[in-house]
Amino acid sequence: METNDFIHILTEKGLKITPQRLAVLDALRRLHNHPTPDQVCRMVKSSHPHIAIGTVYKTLETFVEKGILKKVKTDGDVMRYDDVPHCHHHLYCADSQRIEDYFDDELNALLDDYFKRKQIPNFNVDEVRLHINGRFVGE
Amino acid sequence: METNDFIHILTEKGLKITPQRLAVLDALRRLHNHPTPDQVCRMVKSSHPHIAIGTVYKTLETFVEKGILKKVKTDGDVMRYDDVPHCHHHLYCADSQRIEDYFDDELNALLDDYFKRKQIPNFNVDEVRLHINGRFVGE
DNA sequence: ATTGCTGCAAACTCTTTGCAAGTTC
DNA sequence: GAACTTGCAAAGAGTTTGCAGCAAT
Repeated sequence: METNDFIHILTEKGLKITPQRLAVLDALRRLHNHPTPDQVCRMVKSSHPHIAIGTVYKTLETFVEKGILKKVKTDGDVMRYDDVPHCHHHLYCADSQRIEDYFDDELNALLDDYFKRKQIPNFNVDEVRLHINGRFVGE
Repeated sequence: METNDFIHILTEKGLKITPQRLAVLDALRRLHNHPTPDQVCRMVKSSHPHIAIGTVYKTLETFVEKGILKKVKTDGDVMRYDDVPHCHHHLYCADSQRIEDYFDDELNALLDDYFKRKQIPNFNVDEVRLHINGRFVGE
């Protein structure tokens, strides 16, 4: 039963348990593809028709502040959110708005090693994320 | 005399030479720090008070289409533009909106090599950009 | 002369905010 | 009951669009 997971996530961060927040968490789990607030809202509405778009925005923003979500950087004009917690990279398709996760431990190790060795003047590195631009083919 | 450079850039792309475009190119050169359309507009207005913000947006968009500029990906809500043509990465400061260029040929070679070796299923890589998140210190 | 560009203003989209009413702890 | 959360609607910010007049080739 995954509702318990959601409750755990919220209590852990000191947030109150509300049906709206649970529904947003559920929507994020189903939409696992860097959804926009609008996509989240539509998904939530299917189970919870009265939710307001403003509530979705506030909820997502709260989750970012608490570290439950991250914003995904885009060069478009809408926000997109990422619910995957551990370090990964993104594949950006030049032909569409598609953004996919890319996991690669070998690469992570390589980068980790590189930036441990190489210091950047006046800058402390927290984390490194790759934006891999290209095209999806033959699927 | 750098106006000639600007004229060359425009004619090369089949764009007409207008005072506004030259002024935008000049502003981009001076602002070399991933400016927003609004910053570009204010800079241009100092030499060219009658330019319209709409013109700046259209000009920047045209330049992106022609490959003169790139959009910088952010998780904020404003566009930012990058006038540096060759491959480089970005340092994102967690404490401010600051974004700095980061050049590192050794790193580029490493990545190039890595992705030549490692194929990503169903995806052709065009280019890889690092988003290096952290903090500027002691300046 | 033709084609393309600019300025202006209105329209649009996405996001944030204020607040009264309702929930959670 | 205190503190927080929601829904709603209005406001705000950033960006795009339509079009008449103007400028570049």
